[in-house]
Amino acid sequence: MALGRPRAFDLDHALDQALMVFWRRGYENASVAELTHAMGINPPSLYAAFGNKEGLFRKALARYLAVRTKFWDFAIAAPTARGMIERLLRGSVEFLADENNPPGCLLVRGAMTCSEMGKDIQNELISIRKMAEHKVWERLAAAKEAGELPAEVDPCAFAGFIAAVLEGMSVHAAGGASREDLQKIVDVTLKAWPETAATAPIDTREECLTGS
Amino acid sequence: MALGRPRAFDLDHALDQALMVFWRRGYENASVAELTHAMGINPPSLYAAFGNKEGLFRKALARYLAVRTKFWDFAIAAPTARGMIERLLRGSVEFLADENNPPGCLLVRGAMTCSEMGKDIQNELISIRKMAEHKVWERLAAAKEAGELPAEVDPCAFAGFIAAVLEGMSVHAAGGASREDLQKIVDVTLKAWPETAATAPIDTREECLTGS
DNA sequence: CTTATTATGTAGCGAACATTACATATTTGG
DNA sequence: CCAAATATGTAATGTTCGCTACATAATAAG
Repeated sequence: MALGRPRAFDLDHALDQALMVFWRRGYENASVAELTHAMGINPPSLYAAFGNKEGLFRKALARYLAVRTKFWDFAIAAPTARGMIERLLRGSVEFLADENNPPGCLLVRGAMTCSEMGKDIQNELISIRKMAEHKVWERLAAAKEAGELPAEVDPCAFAGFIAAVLEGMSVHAAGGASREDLQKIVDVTLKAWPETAATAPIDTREECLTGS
Repeated sequence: MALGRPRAFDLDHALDQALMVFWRRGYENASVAELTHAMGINPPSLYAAFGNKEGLFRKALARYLAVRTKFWDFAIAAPTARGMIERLLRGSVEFLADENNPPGCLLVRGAMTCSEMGKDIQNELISIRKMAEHKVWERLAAAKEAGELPAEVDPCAFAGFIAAVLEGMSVHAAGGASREDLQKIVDVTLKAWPETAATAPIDTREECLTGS
């Protein structure tokens, strides 16, 4: 069968452009007009390739998770639980302070509020945030099982705490916080970890950049 | 001069209804249709009383700050810096877990993302969040001046940390976190305060409710 | 009661929204 | 070179947006 005229734009590049718009505006405030303009295509091409605006957002979100959050995998894979926490926090500082990124995390900004029509996407983002917190909880629980954690650390509670701090840093960054502001938040956060004094302070900034 | 037909609705009550819509939907996603329906009035009455949608939001926001955030003033007025932190955190738990409130804080949810047209309101909310953090910083700095704080506590950094945790709790609550989830976050957060072991744990829930 | 004044309800304004019909342009298979 | 197939650009769909003109209803002053 003949395949006719080939697509005139690169799918991944167009997705990256769409991602930046969604990241800046949020899901519902990003208009199809702004999206198509950023992608360099016309509405019919968008709907042919992605179905509708929701389909485009889901594809852009998948690309965000695959490309932009590698520092998270790098953190989960840390040799120690304490190392994971540090990598998560310091990696987030670099991620949120990166001038090439819109301020704040897409998972937080994407659909903080929405109309009735946007509830599916909102729940999707909430679900992903919960899965991320669950990963931290699992890693901490495994560390506790292995006797790595002090008795007073409750893996579930600490995972919730870390997730909240990360979300709060995202809100802070969206409000214009600088790298130094975020760094200070991380420094105080690490004091909630009982072993702080016993653990040598490690600057994982280099590693995080390598990991992402 | 004759005053003609009197207003048929109570201003404060209408503002409260509008506030609930803005709180649930955010500034831009709250439509005038939904607002007027909730307020029990028609568009011309809204525009006669508040000028436009932005004016209505500003009035609703003022009412939110005056009526809904008294626990914050109660916290700032605490006799000790440590007491302020506890009141802030525990008060926020009750505030965020209150089933009568939409989930999350209006200052965080109101305009996390927006179009070009909503930037003024977004900056207004960011400015208020910064002022709140500044109040905590001032209180901590005064405590440090008075020798109340341990040397390792940096008032500025700790205020940023607390502000981030509160914002993170708001995001967490917007994602469906329960009172118990939020309570656990608070418990871990307080461990970042060096005097934890030396200070008797105080349940300030009653006081917070009284204060709000 | 008359009249001036003000709020109300209805109905509609232009603009922007997400989405799509349709004709055109471009490429591959035969 | 032709024909089938597919993406493109233009322009329009119906709907919702914030906002307002206008006529009416209801009140207070004289």
